[in-house]
Amino acid sequence: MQENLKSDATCEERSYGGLENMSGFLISLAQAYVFEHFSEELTPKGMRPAQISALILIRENPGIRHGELAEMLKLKLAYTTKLIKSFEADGWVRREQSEEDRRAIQLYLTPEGAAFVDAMKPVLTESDAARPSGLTARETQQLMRLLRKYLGMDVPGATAD
Amino acid sequence: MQENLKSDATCEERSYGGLENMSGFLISLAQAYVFEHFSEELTPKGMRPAQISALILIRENPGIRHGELAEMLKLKLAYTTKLIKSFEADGWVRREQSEEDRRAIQLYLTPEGAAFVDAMKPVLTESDAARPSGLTARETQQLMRLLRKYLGMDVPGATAD
DNA sequence: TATTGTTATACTCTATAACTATA
DNA sequence: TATAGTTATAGAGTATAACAATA
Repeated sequence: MQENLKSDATCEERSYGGLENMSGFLISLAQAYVFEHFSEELTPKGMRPAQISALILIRENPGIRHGELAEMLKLKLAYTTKLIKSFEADGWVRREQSEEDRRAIQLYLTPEGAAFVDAMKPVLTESDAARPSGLTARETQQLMRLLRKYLGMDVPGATAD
Repeated sequence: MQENLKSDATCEERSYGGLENMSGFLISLAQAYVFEHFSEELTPKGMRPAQISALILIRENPGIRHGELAEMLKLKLAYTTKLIKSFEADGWVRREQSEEDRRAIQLYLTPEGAAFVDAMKPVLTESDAARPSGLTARETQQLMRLLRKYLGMDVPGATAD
C-alpha cells in the first residue's frame, strides 16, 4: 500500500517515541478503535455507546438515580441530564421523584424502552464480540479481566481467566 | 457514605447487566478514567492527551505528514488540521510542503517546540505511571502488551511480560 | 451547610461533505 | 480519476459554574 520510499521521512519506520509504553495512550487508541467499529446496526437508530449503555443500566437497575447512572458510566451529571431528557422525549424512559429523598430522580424504562433494550442488547453483545482485533478469544477475556481490575470493578460473574 | 437503605432500588447492588463482559464498554470506561486523571501539570499548559501525543510524535518523526499523524493518533484528518494550525500559531510546529508530493504537508518542531516536548515528556511518563489503578506494575505491563496486540501495534521494544 | 439535579457556556473531538491542489 | 489536505457545520461529550430544591 505504501510505495513512496524516497522522502527523508516518509519511508522511515514511524516511532511512537515512548507512547507505546504508556497505558493511558494505549487505552485512548483502543477507545478510538472501539468507537470507529461501533455497531453498524445501532448507530442508525441513534444509539451511540453511551446511549445504549445507559438504557441497559436502567433496564437492569430500575429506580437507579441520575447520579448513580452518571457514576457507573463515568459521564458528567450535567450531560446525563440531557441524555435522559432526550430518552424521555423518545418515550423510552420515565423519571420519578424519589420518595425517600425528594431531591433525587429515579429512572425507569417504559414498556417501549424495555422492548427496545431487550431487542438491541443481543445486537450489542454480538457486535462487541465480532469487532476485529489482534487478540484471541482467550486474550480478550484476559484483557477484560485486567480492565475490570484496573477500574476497580467488582464483578463476581466475571470469567476467572 | 450511603445510609439510605430503604428504597426499592437505592440500596440494591447495581448491576452492569452484561456490559462488564463487553471489551468495548470496559475500554470506554478505562478511557474516561484516564482522561479524568490526566496530568495536572500538563493541563494548565493547554495540553490535552491528543496535543501532547501529537507533539511527541512530531518530535520523534520529523517530516511526518498530516495524514500519517492522524492515523497514528487515530484522529480525524479534519481535526488534525486545526490542531496543527494552533501549534503553528503557538510557534511550536513548522509546516512544510513536501517536495516529493506537493499535496503533502510535512511537520517539524521549532526549537521552542522541541524544548517544550523534551521538558514535558518525562512529566507525562511519570504521570502515566503514577495514575492510580487496581493493577500491579506487572499487570499493567501485561495490559499494555494486550492493548498493543489488540491494536495491531508492532513494537519491537515492548516488554515481553 | 451540603447534596441532587438543572441550566448554560465554552471547549474538544467526531462525522460528514464540499472544496483545492496536486498526482 | 484518485489522493492530501482544508474548511465548515452539526453533534457528542467534557469542564465549569451558577442555580433551585431539598436534606
